[in-house]
Amino acid sequence: MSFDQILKNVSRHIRLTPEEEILFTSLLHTRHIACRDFLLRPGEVCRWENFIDRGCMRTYIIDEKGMEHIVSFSVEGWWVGDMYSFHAQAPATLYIEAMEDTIVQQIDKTAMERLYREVPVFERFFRILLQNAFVAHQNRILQNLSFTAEERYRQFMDHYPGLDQRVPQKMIASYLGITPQFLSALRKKMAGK
Amino acid sequence: MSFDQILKNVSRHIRLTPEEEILFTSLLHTRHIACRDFLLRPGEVCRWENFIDRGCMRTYIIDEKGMEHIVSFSVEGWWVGDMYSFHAQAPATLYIEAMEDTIVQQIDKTAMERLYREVPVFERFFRILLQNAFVAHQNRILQNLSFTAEERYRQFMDHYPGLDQRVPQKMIASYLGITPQFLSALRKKMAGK
DNA sequence: CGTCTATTTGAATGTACTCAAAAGCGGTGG
DNA sequence: CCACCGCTTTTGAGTACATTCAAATAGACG
Repeated sequence: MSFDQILKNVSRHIRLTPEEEILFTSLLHTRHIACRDFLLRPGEVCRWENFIDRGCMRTYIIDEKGMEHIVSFSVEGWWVGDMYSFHAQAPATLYIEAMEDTIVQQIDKTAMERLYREVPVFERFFRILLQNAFVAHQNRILQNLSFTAEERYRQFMDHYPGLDQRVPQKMIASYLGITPQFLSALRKKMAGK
Repeated sequence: MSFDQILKNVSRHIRLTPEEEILFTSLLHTRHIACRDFLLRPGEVCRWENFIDRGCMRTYIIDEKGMEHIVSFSVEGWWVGDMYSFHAQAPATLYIEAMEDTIVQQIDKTAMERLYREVPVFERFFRILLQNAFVAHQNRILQNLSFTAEERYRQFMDHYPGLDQRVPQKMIASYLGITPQFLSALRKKMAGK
């Protein structure tokens, strides 16, 4: 298993010595998740933070009316998990499901704590991840408030380049908060330009 | 100036010794902000995390079409700031404005770093704040995707009890992502039940 | 090839917006 | 103290955006 991707990801924010890299990678656990299998389901405790080395996942809830709502997609080079459940070790509310055969590198809470103790700069790394995720969510709220479905669809295409070729349209619709029928109509209209 | 409120807030997540409390409060700076004055404007660097002791603020952006969009309201007992700008010491994108005469307790980045060094458990405290804010944002995204304006209005009333009496309706509309006219119509309809 | 699910299409409906104008309300100056 | 100004809220008509329901078509997979 190669750690190139994850080490490159970490090095975007912090600098590690070779020894620290070795410690870090020794704490990781590589896992394959087949398409349509779950990394997490509501009620379970999220025991890992997960770095996606290859593949693609979606994070969603099912509301009381039985409707799915996709919070986010995650592709190669992104971290995914249920932040709240992981840190509080409380039951998750989210589904996290592979949409392709996916390889993740996982770190559990115990390993995370050891990492913080031995390589404190990782506190900074994960805080930056959290901040970025927070800001991304904030932007998404503002987008949903400001823009029509068509504008949001264009932004989705920018934000997740190529992803529209990898995931079913109805999931993109769910992410955008519109019906699959309406997305289909939008695409038809947009194509005609 | 009384530190009761802020100490009570901190004690919800971490436990401090009397000496630690003294250090913490000595790092705080109390500030009055008159109604309609700004705590932060886009382009400025957010130099403080702010705990609201009394009053009420709103955090918003103005989009390229000149429309205001309220990201959040903050009342007594809440922390407010521009997370990204504060941690990266980069220009803010948000307006933070007092909607009443407001008293905040501020801590700047230098003081924060000293606090982390001398009372490391504060790392945990602010991480929990950030996580909670993240989860709150996530829920708001899902609400905007799942619910009609009427349902979102009810949830606003639950989430910010009494705030509808303190802020103009048009700001509530901005928070909900609807026009003031439509909120007015909604209220009329809901009153008739 | 058949089955299951995803996507498209269309008509009818509902939700929310725009534009315009009237009514309400708070503050300020004469 | 009242009149006026500016801003918020309400009201209504017409329109645009997005949904629902139903059915046809197209793709994916065993």
